[in-house]
Amino acid sequence: MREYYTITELTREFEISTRTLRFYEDEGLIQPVRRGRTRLFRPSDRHLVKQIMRGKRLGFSISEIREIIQMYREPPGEVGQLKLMIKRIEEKRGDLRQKRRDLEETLAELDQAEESCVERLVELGVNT
Amino acid sequence: MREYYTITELTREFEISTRTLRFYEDEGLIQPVRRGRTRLFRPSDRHLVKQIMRGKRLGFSISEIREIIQMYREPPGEVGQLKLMIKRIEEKRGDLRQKRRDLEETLAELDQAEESCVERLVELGVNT
DNA sequence: CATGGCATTTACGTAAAAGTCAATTGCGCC
DNA sequence: GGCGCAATTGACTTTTACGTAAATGCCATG
Repeated sequence: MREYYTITELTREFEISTRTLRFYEDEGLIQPVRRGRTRLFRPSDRHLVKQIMRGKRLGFSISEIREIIQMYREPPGEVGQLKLMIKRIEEKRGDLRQKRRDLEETLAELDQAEESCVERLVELGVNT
Repeated sequence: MREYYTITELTREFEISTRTLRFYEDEGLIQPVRRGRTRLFRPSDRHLVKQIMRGKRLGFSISEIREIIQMYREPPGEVGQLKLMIKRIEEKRGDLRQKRRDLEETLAELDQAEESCVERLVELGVNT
């Protein structure tokens, strides 16, 4: 496991710009350490970026991603906070389960669409 | 099955604004018929809206949704077009499978996070 | 027939999530 | 110590997906 990654290493790995990484820092999603003014990304920062990209692909907004990231952190010490956290996690899971249903339905419809196309090709006498 | 739906019926059903439905029409996603100037939404239009909302929840942009919707339509008659269509469908399915992986990973991490919270509650002697 | 309630069009506004550009600044190296 | 390159900051711009306001049409109801 590497000690640190530079900003450009991460931009290459995740195919995003430096602007984007700095934007995520401004938004409080990541807090790379500094040597002088230069950002140094630890493995944990890199992992956060991975989680952010996942969230993006799933259509979550920055603030939703921020919420999710907070859920991955150490559980709070106070009972009320803990219960609230659990409630929030449950809500997000509800979100995700809805997305899963949407996903399966869409995949099923695309399967159907593809089959229609293939059938049509067969009708036209094309060797598949 | 109803003949027609009014715009407000659909806004209530899908919890979106009239502005949004008109916007989708401008974008060519739906083409409700007219009585005078008033839009009448057929069951097929309603189904399209349902598919649009699904796409939105999955984080697809309007133009991606437009592409997906075109895939649901009648397969084209020409062989080249058909093959192209099949290729595009395959690409979208790749997208969706990636999203599914992202989804499962996120769900797994949320499960973990919730368990940590529950454990913490037990440590604190709270009856769950 | 005027009032209320939807509906429509046109036009401008806006928030989120970056992209782009310019002007530095620091660092490794010869 | 000068060069070149990567990194930084800050300001401005852009795109997407609608929101909002203003002016007006259409029609049923009292």
